[in-house]
Amino acid sequence: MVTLAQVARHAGVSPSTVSYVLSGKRSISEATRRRVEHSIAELGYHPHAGARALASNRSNVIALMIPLRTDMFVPVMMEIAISITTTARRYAHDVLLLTSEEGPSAVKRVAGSGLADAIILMDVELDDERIPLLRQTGAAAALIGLPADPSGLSCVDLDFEATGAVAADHLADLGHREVALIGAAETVYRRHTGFAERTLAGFGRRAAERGLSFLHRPCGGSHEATAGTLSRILEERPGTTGFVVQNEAALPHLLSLLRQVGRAVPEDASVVAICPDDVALHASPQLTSVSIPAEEMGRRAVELVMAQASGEDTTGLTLLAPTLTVRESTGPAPHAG
Amino acid sequence: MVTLAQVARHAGVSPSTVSYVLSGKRSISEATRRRVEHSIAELGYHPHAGARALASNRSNVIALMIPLRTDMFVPVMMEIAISITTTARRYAHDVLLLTSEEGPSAVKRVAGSGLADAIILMDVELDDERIPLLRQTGAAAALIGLPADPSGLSCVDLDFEATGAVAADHLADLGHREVALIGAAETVYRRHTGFAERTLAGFGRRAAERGLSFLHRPCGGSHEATAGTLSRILEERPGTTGFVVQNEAALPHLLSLLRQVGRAVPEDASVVAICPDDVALHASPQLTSVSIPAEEMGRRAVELVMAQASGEDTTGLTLLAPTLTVRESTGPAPHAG
DNA sequence: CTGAAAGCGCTAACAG
DNA sequence: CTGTTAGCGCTTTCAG
Repeated sequence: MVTLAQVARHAGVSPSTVSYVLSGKRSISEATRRRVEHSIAELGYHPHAGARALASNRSNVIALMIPLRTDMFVPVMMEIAISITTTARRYAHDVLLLTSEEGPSAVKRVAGSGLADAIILMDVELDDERIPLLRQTGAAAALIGLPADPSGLSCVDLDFEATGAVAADHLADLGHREVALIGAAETVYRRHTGFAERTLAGFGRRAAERGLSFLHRPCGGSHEATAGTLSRILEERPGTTGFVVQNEAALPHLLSLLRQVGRAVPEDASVVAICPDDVALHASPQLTSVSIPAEEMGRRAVELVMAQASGEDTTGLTLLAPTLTVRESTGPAPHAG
Repeated sequence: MVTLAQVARHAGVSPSTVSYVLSGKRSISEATRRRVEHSIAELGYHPHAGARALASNRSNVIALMIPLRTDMFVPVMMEIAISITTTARRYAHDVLLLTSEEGPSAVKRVAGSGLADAIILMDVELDDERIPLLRQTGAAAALIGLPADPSGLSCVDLDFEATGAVAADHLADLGHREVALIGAAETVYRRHTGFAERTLAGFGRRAAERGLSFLHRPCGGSHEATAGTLSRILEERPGTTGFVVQNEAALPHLLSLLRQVGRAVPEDASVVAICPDDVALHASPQLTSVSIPAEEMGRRAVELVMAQASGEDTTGLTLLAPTLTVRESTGPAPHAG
């Protein structure tokens, strides 16, 4: 193992000088810096992470807690995790992966052992067990998702109200007058509160502003549930031509059901999905959708904890603006027959 | 921060005694141990990871390098990563997540900085850039997947030869006489060598042993490519009733194409997929498949590096036995018309 | 069975 | 602009 002391000897300077060349915490003459950097390269020196953490009281590690239960769409989780890792590297940090299998106590372990300087929680639940521990340890932290009580916490999430509004706008712009929001399953409403309700609120308000008449129906993920939901909507409002769907599982069923009942997409009915781009692209027809900005969520979370490290107060919600991508599943409203 | 010294004072023993209670490296009287453990609990002590790493020269961390390019099926990658993390915890280790974005030099950085005691590489390529560095640093390591030259390395992978054989056996048992292997795309054959060829070898040998006549065709993932492949197979061998498919992307297309040409699955044609269970379960009909044993791959990889840590030589291939799950896509061969 | 004490490699005052 | 040095908290000889 090459040590800093060896580098110092090789370069003919003191250990502290090498340390300062590395950290940039004081000015070094050009000549000295070059000599040191040369020695570092020649010896293949890498600072010992543990020693550094011990002396500086900072580990340069961010802990990332992912849920075991994998009901968030897995590729999205993965994309967030990758985004967090690559962003962390830009701040010279590494990422420690924790699963919730260890339980909420992992928060205490990581905070208490100096393993990580900050914690990012993914897939935060309404009433997340980890949050009290987080508050108690006072660790730097960012949450992806919104808990019931986000006071004093730094949270990142998609702006679901704006998402609902954007979807309503798109359908209104295309001339649709009667629209329906096919929502998440009941179970999702219970656990993950907030996101479904927020979408509905934004959708409802904008639909009203644009003079649309609209319906909202929660929906299970199975074929049967989707069929039931759709037929009830069409019975109640046969003139419905625009659908907003916030339910990945129901999406393929809905598409085949619409075809089955003779409503071609997008000629007779338009569908706006709220889902990851993957899903939208793999459906047929490809879906006009508001995507989940996974990359940005991960990046923002890292930026939040890094800002905290430099003393900033980042408390509050970071709500990301939705972007709607027009694909093949939406088109002008059919002329009233 | 609670330190070991504070625990020692609180318990009325020396620091070394506390250390030995923690490590179990020498015998401690029952009374002392109890006092120390009580103090630890009461003070909420957690050993400082960096200090421990510095003093012991072991970080208790395993580095996991995942590919950025995400052509392995993402949920499988995720499942492996989770399996690695939970298994690591059983050995009191944590997992550091590295993406290949940093490049192969991440191997050097991690090995050189004492950040991790061992490295697990996922989605290893035939001629992986990281492998020379791994050999050079001599770090403890395990690979998931097989490189071209695995000599001196510890590798874990599904036994694809046995996989091919199992698939052939299943079709033979059901009375099929003419079968076809629809393989991966050409590009996959190039990069990921080994796995496709190994499947083919196993399939071909067993098919021959069982007296089946068989065909092998690589296949792109698009609808068009799949259609072309299928029609050429049926032209050349109209009597083909059994298909083995090692190509996730082609799977849905193949199923709808078979329906289209009037071959009902499983009445007229049987399909065995080689794919993650997810994919098999979401197809309709649900697919008889040989699954990718993600959980076991992750677990084995951790076990390999932990064994290396205790001085064992684990060099060699760990090939996991395939398991075939019968679902709805295979059935008895139709009687010859 | 238990203590005392010497570092592990680095950072950050404190000096100059 | 550079050097000296006292720890950071833990492990592990060496003594007893």
